[in-house]
Amino acid sequence: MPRAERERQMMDAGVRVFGERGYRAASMDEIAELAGVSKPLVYLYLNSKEDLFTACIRRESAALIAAVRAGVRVDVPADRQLWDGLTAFFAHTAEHPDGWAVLHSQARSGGDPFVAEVVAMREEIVAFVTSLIAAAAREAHGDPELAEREVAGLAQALVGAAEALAGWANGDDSVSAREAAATMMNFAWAGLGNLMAGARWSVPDAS
Amino acid sequence: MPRAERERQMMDAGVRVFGERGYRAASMDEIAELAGVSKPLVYLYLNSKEDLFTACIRRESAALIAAVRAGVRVDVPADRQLWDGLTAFFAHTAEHPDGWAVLHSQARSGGDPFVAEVVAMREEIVAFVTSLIAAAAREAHGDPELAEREVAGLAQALVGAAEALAGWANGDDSVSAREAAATMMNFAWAGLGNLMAGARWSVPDAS
Amino acid sequence: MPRAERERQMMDAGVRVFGERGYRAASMDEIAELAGVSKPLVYLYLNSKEDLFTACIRRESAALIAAVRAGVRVDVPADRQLWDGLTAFFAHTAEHPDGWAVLHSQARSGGDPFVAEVVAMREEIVAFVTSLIAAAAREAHGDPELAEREVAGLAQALVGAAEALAGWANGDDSVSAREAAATMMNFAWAGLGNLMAGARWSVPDAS
Amino acid sequence: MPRAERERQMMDAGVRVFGERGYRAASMDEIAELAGVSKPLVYLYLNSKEDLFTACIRRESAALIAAVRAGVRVDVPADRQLWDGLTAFFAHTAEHPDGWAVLHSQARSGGDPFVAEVVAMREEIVAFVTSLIAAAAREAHGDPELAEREVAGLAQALVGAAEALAGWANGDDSVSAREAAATMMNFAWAGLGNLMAGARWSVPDAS
DNA sequence: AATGAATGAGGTTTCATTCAT
DNA sequence: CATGAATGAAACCTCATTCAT
Repeated sequence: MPRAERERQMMDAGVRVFGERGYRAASMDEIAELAGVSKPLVYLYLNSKEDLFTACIRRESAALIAAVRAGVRVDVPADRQLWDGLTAFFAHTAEHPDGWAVLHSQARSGGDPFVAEVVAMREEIVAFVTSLIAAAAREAHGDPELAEREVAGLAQALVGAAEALAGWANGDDSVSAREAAATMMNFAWAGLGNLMAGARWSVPDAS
Repeated sequence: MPRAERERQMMDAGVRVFGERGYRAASMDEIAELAGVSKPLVYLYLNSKEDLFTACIRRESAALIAAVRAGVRVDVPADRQLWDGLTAFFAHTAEHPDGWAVLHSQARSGGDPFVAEVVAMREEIVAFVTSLIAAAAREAHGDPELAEREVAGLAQALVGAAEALAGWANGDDSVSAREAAATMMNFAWAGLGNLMAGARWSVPDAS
Repeated sequence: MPRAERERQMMDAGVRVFGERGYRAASMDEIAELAGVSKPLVYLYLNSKEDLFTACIRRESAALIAAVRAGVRVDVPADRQLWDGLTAFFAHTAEHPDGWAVLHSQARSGGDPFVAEVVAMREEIVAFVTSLIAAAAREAHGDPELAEREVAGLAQALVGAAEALAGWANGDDSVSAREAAATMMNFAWAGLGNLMAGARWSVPDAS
Repeated sequence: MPRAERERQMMDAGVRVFGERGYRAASMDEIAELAGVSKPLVYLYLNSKEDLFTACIRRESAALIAAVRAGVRVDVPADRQLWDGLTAFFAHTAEHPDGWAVLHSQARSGGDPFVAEVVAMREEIVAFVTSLIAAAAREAHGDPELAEREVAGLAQALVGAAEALAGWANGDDSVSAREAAATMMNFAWAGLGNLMAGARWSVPDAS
């Protein structure tokens, strides 16, 4: 069996076990057994537990981003792009729950080197969303009305909302990717539109 | 030294170490040392690593919810309640980063018994947000326009967005609690308002 | 509460816990709790786990020997003395199963100092049985026919048989002390009588 | 070194240390060191302290029973069979004092799972002795005169006497296996013979 | 007379990792 | 290419024992 194939099997097993147990609680024994190979082979190909986990994070990150990219066409309006991206995102996380668990829960609690990996991926998505918001603003007014810092916060919030909905939809499998995406668009897009139009919410009097 | 105070010290140390390292990577040795006591005393008072972690989760959950409740008055409009709750939330998480790390990152990746604890707390917050959205809808039209399931998704999204902004604001401490709350309100409230008014976003044509 | 009474309670608890769990597996915590006192008091009165166990062994040894002695009258024939002693022995072990467990199982596996204690007690019983056999031999022929070494072996065997029957009778409580004693007498006395009469079993031809 | 041989070494060490110290007082460190391997290897091959002890008990039980069986021929009179079995038994226990300590002292005080193991072995021996007594009764009268319950008690007593003599002979190594077996036969066989002939010992008058 | 508070030492077990073949 | 054999290090946890009050 060629090396690439073996490596894929090992990483499949890694994603599965890391996703279920977390980085520390996962054991190389279990991963090797699930991959159907001996432990020394795992070390020969993937070097160490840390490297294996990093490789898993990178592979799943790349797969998620590729899925979102593949779902989005650049020649359509910004809201359509966001809709397509969200749909692809929810569909992918639903189809790869272990990969999503690795990225969303496990990598984040695994300590420095892993957090950095996943932060990098998240920033790529945030940047994509940021560009969509900016594009939408341009489409609406020809000129960005929103301060850069404000857009950054909005993009973080939007991505966070999507992550939460992914967990919610995965936990209750009667929620489809389209339904989750629709909730997101209804939740976010109108607010964004108002913002772009210059409307701001302001603290009402408490008394 | 009386037992209650010692227990508090131990849990302080537990929150700190669990928050930084995660459940599995944290060692009882380090926690005991940080608390300034011997390991057997930790076991005598708190029983086991699992019980200690659970106790930490519960204490931090209760503190967070108490802080939010304390920030909200019930005799003000729904949007003001949401604003106050968000401000209190962001202020509390900024002041207790380890506690927030325990609740947000570590408890979620620690496996069944801990996930259940944190899910219970999150549901309490989601229920609060849900009630606010429903109240706002009543205030706006005297009649809830939104389906229950739709509200549930919106509340999940809103809470997720707030969680993401808490992490973002904590990472970059130039973002104040008020600023984060303002971002949330601008992001979420207008969208909710539109929804309540019956406006829906619909998939535009892709071509 | 007077000290003697407290000590008795502690030793009662000790016999119970040591009998059930063994010396190593017994914990001073459990003993103190069962005795209804605090641990430091146990140490104040009985010094150490080793001393406590030794005290338990001694008390139970003394009680067993006293019970056997109390059952035997010296002015009756040797077989009657043996019968009375056996009856008293089986009755006492049945009424004090924890004490018997301490003497028979636990003290023997606890290592040097405890083995010595129980060996001393056993030798007292063996000596009593030996004297009975010798007396019976004198009664029968006016002159001991049996070599001292031979008598020693017989006494060991008889005591071992009685110990085994005590365990057997205790495990199955439909066997009374009298029945066990009768079994012993039927098993042992006739053989002893034959021996005293000079009859010896000799190896038959195997072919 | 092949696994089977390593396992044998570990169990040799286990029998030695368990026999000397008892189950609880024995430490896996000492066993591993005596076996000349590291502790993790012991756990890899034998799973746990409990499993190791169980394995030792089973191996020594099997060895003892095999030794007795090998010493007995089935085509000879019952008393000859008993003599041969006793001789084999005393010879084996004298040659394997640690194994005998494990079976006789340590397994019995180790708590439920171990007691069950050794009780099973003892019952096999008791059954063998029981069958011999029954065979002897048939040889003597063509018809068993003894009640089943009575035979059971006699077999227990006989085995207990043999166990006691094994300890006695081991402690004083001038007593050979043949001598111990002769004592047993003289002690037991005549009594059994009388019983089969219908003679019973009855309580004499005490006055 | 009695105890709540505290610990040093040592136990079993697991795991990432390497070597010789 | 692949593995059976092996381990150093460290984790969780328990226990007999003491001290200050």
